[in-house]
Amino acid sequence: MTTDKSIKDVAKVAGVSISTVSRVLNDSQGVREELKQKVLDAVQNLNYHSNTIARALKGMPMKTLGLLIPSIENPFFPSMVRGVQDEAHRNGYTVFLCNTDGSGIVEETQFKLLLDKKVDGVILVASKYTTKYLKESVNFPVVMIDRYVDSPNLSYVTVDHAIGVKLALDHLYSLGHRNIAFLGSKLVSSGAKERFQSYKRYLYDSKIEFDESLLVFGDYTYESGIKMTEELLRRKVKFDAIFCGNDLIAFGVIELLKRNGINIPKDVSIVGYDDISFSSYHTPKLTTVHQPTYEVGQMSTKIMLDMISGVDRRIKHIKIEPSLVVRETTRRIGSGNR
Amino acid sequence: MTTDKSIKDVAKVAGVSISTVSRVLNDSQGVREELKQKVLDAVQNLNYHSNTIARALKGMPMKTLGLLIPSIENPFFPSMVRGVQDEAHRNGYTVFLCNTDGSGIVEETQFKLLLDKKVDGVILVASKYTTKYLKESVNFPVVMIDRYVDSPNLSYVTVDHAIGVKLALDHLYSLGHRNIAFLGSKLVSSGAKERFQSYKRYLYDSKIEFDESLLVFGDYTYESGIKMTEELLRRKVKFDAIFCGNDLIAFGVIELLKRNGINIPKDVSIVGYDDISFSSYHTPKLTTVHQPTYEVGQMSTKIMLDMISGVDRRIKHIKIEPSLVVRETTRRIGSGNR
DNA sequence: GACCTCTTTGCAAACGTTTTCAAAATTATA
DNA sequence: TATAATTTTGAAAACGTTTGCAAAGAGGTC
Repeated sequence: MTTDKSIKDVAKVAGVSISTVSRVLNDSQGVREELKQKVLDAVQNLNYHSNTIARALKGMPMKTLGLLIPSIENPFFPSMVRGVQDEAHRNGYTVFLCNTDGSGIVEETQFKLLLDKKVDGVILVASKYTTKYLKESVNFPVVMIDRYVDSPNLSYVTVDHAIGVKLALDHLYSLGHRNIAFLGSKLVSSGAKERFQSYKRYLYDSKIEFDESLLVFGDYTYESGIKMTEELLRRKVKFDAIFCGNDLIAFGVIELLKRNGINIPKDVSIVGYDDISFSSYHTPKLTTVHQPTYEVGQMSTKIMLDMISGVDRRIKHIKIEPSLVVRETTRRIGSGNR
Repeated sequence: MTTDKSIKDVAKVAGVSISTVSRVLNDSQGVREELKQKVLDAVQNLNYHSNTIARALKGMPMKTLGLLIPSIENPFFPSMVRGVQDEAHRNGYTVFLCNTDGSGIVEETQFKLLLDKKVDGVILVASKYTTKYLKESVNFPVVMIDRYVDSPNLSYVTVDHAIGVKLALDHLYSLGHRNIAFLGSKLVSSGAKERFQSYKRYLYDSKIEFDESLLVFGDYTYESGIKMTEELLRRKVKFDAIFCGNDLIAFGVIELLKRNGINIPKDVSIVGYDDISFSSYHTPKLTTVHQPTYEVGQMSTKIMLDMISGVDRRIKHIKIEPSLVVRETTRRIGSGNR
């Protein structure tokens, strides 16, 4: 592999014109079997690889996707990223990964950079700022993932949090819990908002009185989980279970409860949300709502690829169903030791 | 942003030739201040972005890097990836992330795909197979990361495991531990090998008798941690501390020890390796050797960028120093309750 | 003012493809 | 067998840049 071969070299070796070579490499239409074989042989012998750059200049796809997420260091995202990458690679696509840290400015900068590099489409976990900007560049393939904005002409694939929350609360309810605290956020993202709404809805439907003092809001972090629990304890309100907005919060909750001599799940049941890998390594193992993040990534990429190839250009709004994973942090109320 | 502007449009608006435009956009050498300003104004007005593809076709850099890792789902890698991305973006570079699952075949395929897409260089966490292949494509900028192969003409940046292991064992030793089991691997990677060698070396230097039955080998996973601990227990050998090849193993160890009524750190001290984010969320919080993975990623990218720009083409072999993070899984031997 | 030098500019040829169009070869039709 | 219809082929023009080369301008020097 000293120096790159071009289509010209192949043409010379095969004894045909470059147009013919190009044709067998692409359409493969209207070229005699004999010549076709010659070309294919030449390609083989020379170990020719077509130059993606030159093809792109003629408007051919670069077979490249952009993926914008807040941060790969957030344990929620790796499996989602893996989902898009696996699906992309299966189709010969490569993916640019960019971290935005949730900043709209960074997001826009990165987006433009990707556009400059002629990606065929971009999949992104939207921040609030995104919305406005994307509405203008809507002639370009974009699919939202995990979170969505209320733009009807943008595809998205996310998780059905109404179902997720119901799964968690049904579980808690069936265990006899009625005083269920909510520790999370209602601002962070569309998903966070939905989870809070679903919590209220569930209480209403189950005829459980809605108690403001069982609500604590904060970030989706371990540290915030600790702080929110401190706040909850300070209020001296009675609670026998806690629904956490995500797993990281749940870990914080468990840590602080433990420090205060409160046993889990004997005294309080905890359910998390996300099912990040660490949830099953934690002690006690966390009962949580599993978000099918890998599938979300995979599905969004399928949709993207269909948009690009023109197979299916329709706007799609997909919600994938989460599931409940019961582990060790939930237990029937008042079931004592053991 | 309906249709892309080209250098031609800029030339027309500025009333100069396209060569002049190109010149002010690149060298900026030998063009009158007056015209230069005109061109710059035209660029501004038209919101012109230079076409990276066309530039690349003329041999200009794509400002794109490839990053090959086993899997982004392995919690060891996200911060390393973040390190290279941050440094890359700071210099206007974008990075393709690819997962190889440690397979040499996949690795080679991905590598070639990246080459086809004309990346300016690739940073990779090598598998064994890589070595052979890379030795041939050595005219292309490559830097190894985390692990290395013994090819003298390939740069790498990794962590100094001799120091890391010494840090961990010194700590255990100072706490009075003398029967220190080793649960890890000696095959997985250069790092794993080094850790095992350093363990043996430490024992020798400290005049602690080397006991084969204190050694268990397996994978770098939680499940393997469980299995290895079962094996250790089965042997009925006396141990008061365990050094784990990575944090995931340590979590498995802790889980299984707990199941067997063994208290940590009261009965046994555990030290992990890596310091992945979960280590501080775990209960008990894990004492572990912190690998500066972010810095490793960042440093490797700096080296790569220097290679590409030609500022510094020398082969570099860099080892970054790890540090010990003492948390809750280690305690002075026999110090009883509380 | 003529000549020389140095700077600034533009033309045109690449880079490796795809694709239009017309020419050539083949096959079908009368 | 001649002609029309069809298929297969190649020449050449694009795609948006960079850059070598020569022409044009500007500024000195004698």
